Amino acid sequence: MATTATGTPRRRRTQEERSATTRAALLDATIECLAEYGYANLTTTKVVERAGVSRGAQVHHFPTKAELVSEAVRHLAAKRVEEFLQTMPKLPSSEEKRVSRILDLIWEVHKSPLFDAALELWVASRTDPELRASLAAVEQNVAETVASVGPTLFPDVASRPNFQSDVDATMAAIRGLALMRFVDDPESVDRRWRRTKRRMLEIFADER
Amino acid sequence: MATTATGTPRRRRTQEERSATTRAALLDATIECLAEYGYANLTTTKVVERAGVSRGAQVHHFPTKAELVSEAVRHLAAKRVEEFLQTMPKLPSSEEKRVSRILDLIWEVHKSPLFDAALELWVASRTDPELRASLAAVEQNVAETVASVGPTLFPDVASRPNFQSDVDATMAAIRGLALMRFVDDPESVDRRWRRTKRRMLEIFADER
DNA sequence: ACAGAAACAGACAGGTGTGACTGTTTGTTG
DNA sequence: CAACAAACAGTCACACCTGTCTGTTTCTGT
Repeated sequence: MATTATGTPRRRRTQEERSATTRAALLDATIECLAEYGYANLTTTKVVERAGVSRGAQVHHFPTKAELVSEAVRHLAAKRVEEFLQTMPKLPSSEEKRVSRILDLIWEVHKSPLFDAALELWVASRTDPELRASLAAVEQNVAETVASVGPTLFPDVASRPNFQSDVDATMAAIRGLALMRFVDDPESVDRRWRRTKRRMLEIFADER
Repeated sequence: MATTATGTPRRRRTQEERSATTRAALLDATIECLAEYGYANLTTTKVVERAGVSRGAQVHHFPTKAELVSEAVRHLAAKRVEEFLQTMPKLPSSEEKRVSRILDLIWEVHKSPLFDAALELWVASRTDPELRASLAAVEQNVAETVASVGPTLFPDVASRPNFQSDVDATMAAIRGLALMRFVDDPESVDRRWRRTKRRMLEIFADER
């Protein structure tokens, strides 16, 4: 019966379409579970339930849990890059305001569930060589993509000798602060972020 | 029979001594397992094996896994503080050299298995309210202890208005960088650390 | 020395998650 | 439209972990 519950005739879907949708559903569900339950409590059962597909479908596309997670890593990386790039356009023209805006945008990214999911994977990869190998390759790409946008965003300062190390240190500080969300009160972390950001802006301003 | 395999007479141990040693063995083993296998793969079975005690002894001292981990949190915090304070003495008198040395010492601490274990707990606490509650109380103490040594180490600059936010940002950056060890090549992370540290020293020097 | 308590030892049962497996539906190819 | 392959559905068995329970040893107070 090629009709839905409402009687709408449903056109035949090609094999590729079918597999693409269920694969996407499974990968999205994996990331959601990662963000919600953490890697420690990530089970294929939960993923299957959330994705709304059967156990058989899951095992068909991803024979083992490792393959599912490994693919999810790639999927997540693409999403992170996308989220990052989407926050970049429409920036103020004044350079000072632009830097301030970008810092806040990066901070926002680090408060999203996508960062939580990524962090779960990073930590898990420490004790899981297979996962680590998957991550290493992907993170390389993410880092390169992120690094490549620097010069286009700040054409006038990107050539400064300290630019790259400042970017590195800034990103590290944001990551380290984002980590504190996990154990500290989120509001207190946000306060610390505003203080830290103010200092960063001062330092950047002095550099000119 | 109160003799060992070598025939050495073993003196009677008081109940308190007995329980203290096995408790310590269990807590140490828990932290080691945390560092080696990660929170996701932490099982009471492994802890018991590593501690060299029986399952019955474990369940006697820590009826549930949650209690074992919760106590291990406190145990770990004490160890971290101790490790941190132990690295502090015998510092150069020149302030510039002293800052440089301290930065390296803090970095070393963040490369130790104790940091790995702590990070496992932080990440796990995100999705485990019970664990989070245990951690919050303890981390508060750790933070206060660490903060309290600042003024004694740098009496002449600690009163500067930016001191606290600079310390915060520095610690955050170190944490964020340490995190990268989990996925990146450790050597490359160390290189980035040296670059970052050089920048930090420049910034601190400018502040004077 | 003896009774009771604390510490310790090890077996058992219940629950859960993964991978393997068999059967069914849907789409593709000639 | 027939034969084949891909996609999907769901059950089963095995392994593992936790908590409970019973029995034994070691200490302590009297």
